[in-house]
Amino acid sequence: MPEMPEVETVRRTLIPLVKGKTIAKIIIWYPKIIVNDPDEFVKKLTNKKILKIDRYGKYLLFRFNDGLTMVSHLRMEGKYHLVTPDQPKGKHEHVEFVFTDGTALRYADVRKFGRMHLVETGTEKQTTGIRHLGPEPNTEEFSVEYFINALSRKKKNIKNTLLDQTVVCGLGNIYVDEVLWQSKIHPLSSAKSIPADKIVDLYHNINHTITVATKERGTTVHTYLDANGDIGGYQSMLQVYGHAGEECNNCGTILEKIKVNGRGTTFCPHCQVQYK
DNA sequence: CTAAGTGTTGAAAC
DNA sequence: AGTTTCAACACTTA
Repeated sequence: MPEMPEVETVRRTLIPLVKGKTIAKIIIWYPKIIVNDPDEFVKKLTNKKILKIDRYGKYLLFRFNDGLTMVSHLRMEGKYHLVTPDQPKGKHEHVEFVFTDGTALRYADVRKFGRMHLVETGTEKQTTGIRHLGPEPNTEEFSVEYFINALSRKKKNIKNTLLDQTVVCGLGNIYVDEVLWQSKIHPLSSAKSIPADKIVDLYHNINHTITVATKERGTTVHTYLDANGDIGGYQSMLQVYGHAGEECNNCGTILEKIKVNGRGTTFCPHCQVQYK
């Protein structure tokens, strides 16, 4: 589900719902969501106040007083929403943070892949997952020189390379298919064989697509919703993802769908050049 | 009944 | 020894 634009939208919609609130009680219905010992997790966060919410890549960072940070990853289908604690527990709700003001934040996740990890603020970049993340799009660290250099060392295909969060973080299956179509690069192209000028195109398309998709509040194609329960807007702008069997908006050729390293991949066999 | 689905990870394989 | 691949995670929907 959520790739960087969706996670950023969740962050923005979550802030007005929970910022400044103090946790009175935590109920964990499905303990595997919690990376820490659940008892310790509850004990440490009880009576703590949410100061702000940051984000790195697809990770949400809930900042609490007393030097605590809760690292939260939604994986495929994780969602946060505000309730009153008397509302009956939904089938797929796994964790509840009850606040002292009488509201509660619930975490729902049909596939139970999401994780919450409580760490000391400042050490979050050493946690599994965040430790090896590459730069985010639209940052100084993600320079075109860096990107050309990084791709030149990769022996795998470009689709898999862009999904590799250690190269650039924040892209997922939807936006990778979109930026490769925009850049006219075949998903099975060898990353290191793509000419530099095409990598520059790809670089700009990554930055631009993340910017526009974030402005549109993300993409809802399966079940993604923000913290208010609202859908995104970028799905209407998708050119290839979910459009297999339809005509390419650039050349009219029928878009094909294949598997690339286990992930469904839609592309135009005419426009998108395969570099070997 | 089978396959596919927005993501990551640890271990196996290269 | 670093890099790449792949099954596994858990559940719903087509």
